[in-house]
Amino acid sequence: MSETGQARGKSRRESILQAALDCFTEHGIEGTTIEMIRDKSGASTGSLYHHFANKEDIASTLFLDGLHNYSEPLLKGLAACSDARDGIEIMVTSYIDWVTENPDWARFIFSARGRVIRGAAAEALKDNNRKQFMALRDWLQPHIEQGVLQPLPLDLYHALVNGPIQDYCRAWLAGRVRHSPRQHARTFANAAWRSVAV
Amino acid sequence: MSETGQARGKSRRESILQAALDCFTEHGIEGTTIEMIRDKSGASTGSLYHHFANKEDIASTLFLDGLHNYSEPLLKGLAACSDARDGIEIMVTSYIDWVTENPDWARFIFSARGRVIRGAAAEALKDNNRKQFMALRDWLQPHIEQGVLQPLPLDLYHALVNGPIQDYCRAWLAGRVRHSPRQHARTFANAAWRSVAV
DNA sequence: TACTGACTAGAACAAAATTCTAGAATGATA
DNA sequence: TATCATTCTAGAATTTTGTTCTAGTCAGTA
Repeated sequence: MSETGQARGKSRRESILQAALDCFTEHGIEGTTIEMIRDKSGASTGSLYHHFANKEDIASTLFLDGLHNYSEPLLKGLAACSDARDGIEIMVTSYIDWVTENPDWARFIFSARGRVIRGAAAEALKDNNRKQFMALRDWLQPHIEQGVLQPLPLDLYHALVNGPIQDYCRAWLAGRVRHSPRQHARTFANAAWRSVAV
Repeated sequence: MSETGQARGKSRRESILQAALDCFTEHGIEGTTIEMIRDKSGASTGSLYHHFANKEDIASTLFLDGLHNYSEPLLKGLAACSDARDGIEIMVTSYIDWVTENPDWARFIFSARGRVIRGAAAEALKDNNRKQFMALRDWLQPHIEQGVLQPLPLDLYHALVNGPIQDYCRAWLAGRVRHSPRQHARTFANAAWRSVAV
């Protein structure tokens, strides 16, 4: 019996993903080799390529998992909220909470975003985007109709509310700013509100 | 005499950069091989490695060139402007102008950002950031002292003013939104102003 | 003309990614 | 418990990609 044979099936897959995430955050995606992931996870080359098609596949799996982990609590929080001002606040804080609680994931997401994604992962990504898009639209609609929020295109809402936090969080994760995004949560929420409220 | 020997010196270097930019925007940085760049530019492997240390070097050269092309007009415009509201407007429009006039470059910058940058390029990048940082600080200071703009940390200014445009432009370049950022320039400028004005 | 240094070509080499083959662990079935 | 199909693992073999090396060519110049 092999020594590492213990970690079979799902757990082996998980260990590969975890090792890959560690390597990616430390050396960047391009900077990590399959060998690094293999050695760090304790898997063999064959095992690795049994679970994933290639390095790209590992990266996009992680990317989608990360996005999903972020958007789930956001959508849940939004669905449970009927006040416009509170909703904007939830969008801001749930983003900031996720980044500050999962800095490794967030760092990875920022670095992986913008890469060309192909195949099944691209479809899954579109799906994820569409789901988030529709949830946001459904939540906004009544507030816009009631004249509480401005009738802007949806993408503009995303830009105005998420844009500033994204930019600041990216800088924070890169170590370029001193204060945690949490300390500015109120500022961001206020700015977002002033941008989109009637 | 060799057939491609015509393109020597500076022009050969330029042709390599142009070919690389084309390949990078089409296939992503990871997706393009040295071979692609070599063939597209008409250079030989040796020539390519004479002008650049490696693929990374080509990418960071393009990255820095792109950043420089963007920040130069911005800083110039800002320096020539004394009104607070106009300055915010310039920040917004000069970003949007650059993206819409240089979509290939912008696409590349977005995809290359977040990658690990090492060595001399990292220093040059820091330098560029520092220069932009200081210019922004010098421009803001008097307006803050006069009580026209809020006394926020500099990074927050960047996030509030640039964040939304960045997010929207990224979506536009990816073909995810219909309207050009230009059509929303006023909205972005207004939102930015409301975010940072006293 | 002969010399210099920047530049180029393409073969040789090294490193990394991916495939392949043989076999071990696991769980279902008789 | 024996056997069988399936999933999974190991590591060697192969392919692809990146980088270096060597022998030059070319343009300018003394």
